[in-house]
Amino acid sequence: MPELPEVETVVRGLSESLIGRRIEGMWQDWAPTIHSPAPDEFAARLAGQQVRALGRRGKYILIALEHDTLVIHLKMSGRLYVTDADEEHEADRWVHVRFEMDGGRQLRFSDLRKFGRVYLTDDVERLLSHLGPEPLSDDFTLGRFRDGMRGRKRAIKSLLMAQEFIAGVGNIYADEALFRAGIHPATRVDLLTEGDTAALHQTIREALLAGIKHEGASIGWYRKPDGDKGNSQDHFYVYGRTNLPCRHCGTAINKMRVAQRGTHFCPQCQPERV
DNA sequence: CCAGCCCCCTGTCGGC
DNA sequence: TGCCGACAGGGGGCTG
Repeated sequence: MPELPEVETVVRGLSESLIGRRIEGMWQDWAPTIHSPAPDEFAARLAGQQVRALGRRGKYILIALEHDTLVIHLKMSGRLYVTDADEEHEADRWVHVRFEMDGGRQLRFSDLRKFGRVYLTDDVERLLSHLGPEPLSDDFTLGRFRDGMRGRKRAIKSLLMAQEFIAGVGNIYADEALFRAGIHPATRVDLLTEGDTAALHQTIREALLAGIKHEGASIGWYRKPDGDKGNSQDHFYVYGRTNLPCRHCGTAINKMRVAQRGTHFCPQCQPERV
């Protein structure tokens, strides 16, 4: 599921119900989900800490506690929601971690494919030091974007999805940003013009902001914490629109593989470069 | 440096 | 209808 817009939507949806709550304990039934520290230490350190704030870095959810930060990555199929302790939920079948809170409330982490991970750390900066700039912050300057591309020869789409280059862009919003900039996804980075680079720097942010505005894309399992679907998918130009007419020129959208990922583009609006 | 392939999992969908 | 492979929004790791 979740790229930056979906993660941002989850953070916004959880904030009100979590801030000020005290975590009393945790339960898990799939140890690999607990990345670090080991489950026993994780539970012991977590217990008693109050939630101070919620945030996001790239695709990571940050739940700031009194002494640590609870960090959650949803990977492909993770979902988070808050319920009463005895309340049933449609996604409970795949719940692998429950955080028990005061007031009889629970934060549940449901994850069908079990790729998601939780971390507890007192040094978030170090844990996430591998991430590139936040594309919606002032750190993401055109200069830094251009510098990161210098000397590279890989396909631009694969670079957009590299988290050490830009944090938060995944398969969907890479395709959408490239369409908006009129750049073929397989274009080698060293063939991009100054104009391409400037356009892409802009359209990455536009595509992500559109995703946030529409509260994320519900294609498969993704739901907002309140259980509702996001609507971002209804506004895609290319992702998931194979053989449908391009919204700009009417040409059928094509699908190909770039960096082992399904990649959607308009052959007319995003011509191949040589 | 990078393409290509493997892995981690479970569910769904299309073709035969 | 049933089976089987391909594929799915992520990311880590290995080889050549």
